[in-house]
Amino acid sequence: MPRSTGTAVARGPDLAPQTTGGLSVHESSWGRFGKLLHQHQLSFTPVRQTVRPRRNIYVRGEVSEHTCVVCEGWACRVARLLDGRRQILSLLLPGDLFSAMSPFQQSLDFYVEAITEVRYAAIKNSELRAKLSDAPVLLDSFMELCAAEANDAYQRLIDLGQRLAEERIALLILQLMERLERRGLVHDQSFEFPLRQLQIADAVGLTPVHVSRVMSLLRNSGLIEIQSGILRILDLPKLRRIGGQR
Amino acid sequence: MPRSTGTAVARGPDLAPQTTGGLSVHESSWGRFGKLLHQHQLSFTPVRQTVRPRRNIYVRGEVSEHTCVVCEGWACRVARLLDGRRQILSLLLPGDLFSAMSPFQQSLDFYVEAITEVRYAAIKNSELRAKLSDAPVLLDSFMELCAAEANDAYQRLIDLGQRLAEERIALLILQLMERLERRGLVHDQSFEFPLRQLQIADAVGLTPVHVSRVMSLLRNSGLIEIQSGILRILDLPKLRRIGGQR
DNA sequence: CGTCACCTTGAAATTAGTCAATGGACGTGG
DNA sequence: CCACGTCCATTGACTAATTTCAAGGTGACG
Repeated sequence: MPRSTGTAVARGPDLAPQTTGGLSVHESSWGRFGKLLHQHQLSFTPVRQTVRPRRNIYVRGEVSEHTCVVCEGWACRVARLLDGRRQILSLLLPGDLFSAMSPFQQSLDFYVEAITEVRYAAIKNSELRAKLSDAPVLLDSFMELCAAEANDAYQRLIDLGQRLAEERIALLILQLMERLERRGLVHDQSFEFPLRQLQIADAVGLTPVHVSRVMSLLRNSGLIEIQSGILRILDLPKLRRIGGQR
Repeated sequence: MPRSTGTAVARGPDLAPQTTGGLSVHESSWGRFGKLLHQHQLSFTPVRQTVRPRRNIYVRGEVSEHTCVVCEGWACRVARLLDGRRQILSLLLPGDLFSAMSPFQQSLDFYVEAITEVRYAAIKNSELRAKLSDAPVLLDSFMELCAAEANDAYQRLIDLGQRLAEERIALLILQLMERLERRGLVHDQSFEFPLRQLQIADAVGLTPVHVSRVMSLLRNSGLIEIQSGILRILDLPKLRRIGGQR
């Protein structure tokens, strides 16, 4: 029975200092989903809310009529086992939907937790569904989103099933950089990196202790560097080689 | 670098003794997707083909205008790493689509391999898409399928990330039984089990050798029994307990 | 100044992987 | 019918990867 996940237990939902609605959805940082809406000239007036780090944004099984998008900050989908083990299913960056299929689902089968302070918007499923069945082209783009989400899950499956600790962590970092790059959040191979090692551990299926060792190794080999929450990649080719990306 | 996967390398696509088309899609064994079509009074005249065990049915990246359903036999989605490691992403039983998102995709990001002799049908994506955007209710059912597929991937993510060898294998067996039960293919807690240990290994992210040990253990503890390709569960509660299902 | 949450490190214990040899089942050709 | 080859499963001995346990150390913060 490995990996008790220590103290990172949920603190219950907490829609803290909620904020205003009414803004348009077209913000560059909204990434893929924002772009989708923009391309199709769609605009919603979503409800917005803010959640503090480490709190639940969504509780598994909770019935909801809304589809949520992260506007700002990092969050994650997480599954819990009965004995306390946790698995982070994916990290959510600005522009990511809590779930691509969510417009068609009553509830989701995982929790969503804030990693940093998170601002997110909720859009009515009924509206969304209406527009989707109206415009076949929109539906196509949307299904692309679903497919991307599924493929991402499969990518991670390969990680956990076949790769060693080093490879997993190298890939986690590399893939994060790619995703942040698309959002213009990477400068000079460095970017904000708010993950605690316990969270990395839960994401890659390792122990926090082991994550610490591997991270030290990557640091001491001069591959990466972390300073006050900023991760900088010092040797991209070597990191890629470790990650098995040719 | 763990887990070279031995000799189970692909033998190239092979649409062997192909057969006739023209039958209606409404067969009980078609499971979820068949039911979907039936409920919505849809019928296609899909092309049918047969593939021998161990052969590729679909090669990653291959452009296709068709969505395929397994009609008979077992298949699997598999991903390959450059160094030969393999990960079985999911097992496909009769009624399963190669990919739920496939009607909207040009190509898929994994291989599909036959495990037993497989008969499958291919349906034109354009037809399917047309019907889907015609009938919102149908779209809903369809999205349910997508969601189920994604959730399944997440379930397996939890397995590989958090569970020990015993648990993974116990769950593999249990979940297979559930799926086969829905298709009426389980009698008296026993069902056909065509998986080689190498395939189990690739599915649960372990070595064939270790799979052998764990299977022996399950057998010697009187939990399961395998005879000439038939697996029988002898102690369901205990197997469930190992699998962490309460 | 104490607490808390997090990271680091060492040593020992476990789990799973590797290597290598053996044996059974099955099919094929002589 | 037998010899041979192939594919799988099994087992033992050994090694490697990762976890567990435990003890310190740091920095933020009230």
